[in-house]
Amino acid sequence: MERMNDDKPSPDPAVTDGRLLRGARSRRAVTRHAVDVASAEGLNGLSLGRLATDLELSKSGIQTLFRTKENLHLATVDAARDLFLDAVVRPAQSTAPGTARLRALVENWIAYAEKPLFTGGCFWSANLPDFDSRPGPVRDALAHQRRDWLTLISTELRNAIDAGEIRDLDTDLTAFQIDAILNATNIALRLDDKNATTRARRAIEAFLTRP
Amino acid sequence: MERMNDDKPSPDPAVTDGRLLRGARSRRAVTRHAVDVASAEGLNGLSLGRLATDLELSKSGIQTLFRTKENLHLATVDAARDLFLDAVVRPAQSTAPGTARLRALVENWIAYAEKPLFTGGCFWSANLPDFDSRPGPVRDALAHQRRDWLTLISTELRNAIDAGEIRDLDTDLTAFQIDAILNATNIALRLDDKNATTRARRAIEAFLTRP
DNA sequence: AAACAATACGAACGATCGTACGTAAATGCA
DNA sequence: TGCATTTACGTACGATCGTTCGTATTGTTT
Repeated sequence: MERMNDDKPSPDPAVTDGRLLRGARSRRAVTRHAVDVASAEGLNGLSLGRLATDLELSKSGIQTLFRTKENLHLATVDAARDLFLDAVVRPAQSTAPGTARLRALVENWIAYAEKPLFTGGCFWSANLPDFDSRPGPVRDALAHQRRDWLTLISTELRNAIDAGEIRDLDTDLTAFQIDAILNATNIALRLDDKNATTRARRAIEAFLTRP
Repeated sequence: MERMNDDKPSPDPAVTDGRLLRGARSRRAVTRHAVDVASAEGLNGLSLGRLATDLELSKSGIQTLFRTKENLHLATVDAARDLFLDAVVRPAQSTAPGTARLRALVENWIAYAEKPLFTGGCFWSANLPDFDSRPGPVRDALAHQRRDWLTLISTELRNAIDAGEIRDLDTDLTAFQIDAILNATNIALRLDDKNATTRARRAIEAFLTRP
């Protein structure tokens, strides 16, 4: 049986239009490299010319794709979030809620900062300190992503409490502390601190085991 | 009675030579402002021209004082440490070792990040993420200062343990956690998080009270 | 007194930045 | 088949960057 309103084929132009597809592909290639650069040298270390020479494109070609530098920043921030979700968050969603999922998140995060997914380590540890004093849409986007991350941890902590896996603690406060430990671990890793990961595991594990 | 070897009047030229005194004064004025700029926009946000217009000096005049940009960075890093020691560490040295001094350090630090002493908040929270992936003397200096700060906290924790004020905990691990909380609090303050300071106090106080 | 040292300025350099504009090629739509 | 849209490139503009050089001023030393 056909759909009732088949007068609405409405094929999404973003999926069918070859021009838009090509543009999206190009943008993805640029932002993927931009995330690497920004994780190491900050979003301000990005420049159209720098990206152009790195990717062997023309400076004005890149400018056509993003029009302005702030748009490039925002696109890079979005790309970082997507990659982070793929590498850290989504793989953990297959585990059980509560401490199991929290441990998966932490392990994925440590791997994400240690391997690292981005050449300069954690994208937010590198760029939030840069933009937290700089009002504008970039700061807003980074702050929003941070908020989402903290909420994610807080929610899993609540799941763990409800399941009786851990003691009844302040989920927001603990999420804040776990995030603080992870960020500090990222810096320690960048400074070649050998004990960084084991220290992070020990500190966080203290929250995930009953007293 | 006179000193044995009074053939060594050796007046320090840096104290008596008017030219060097003038230079030191000028350098201090520049670095004081440079710390403010760097705390808000990072050391890379510094530029000779920017500092010159801000302080109504000539660009080449500033360059005469520091010769190279890296020297300016290093001088700024040194100035930040001096101001931090005066504002946070030294006032706490008059309190008793152990938890009392730790609480004084934390309170001074919170005030330092909240008021703030530097317009952009904590200098190291802003610049360590920028330079941790960038080998060179600036990174080394920042890393060394971070190490000193962690050692300071760790030492006071040991004093508190020896005095029986707190339980026997891993001082390095706890110092790492306290520092992590403070850095995260600095970001939260920059993002206008109202609960930042009380949350920091609660989290840290958990380490300073017996279980 | 003359010789030297340190600070300060002005001018100029090559380089890179973000952006604007014109043009060409490819693609979709009428 | 025309016409609009999107991507891509080349060029050029004004601004700012770090650095070099020459010069004047002030202070110290001999």
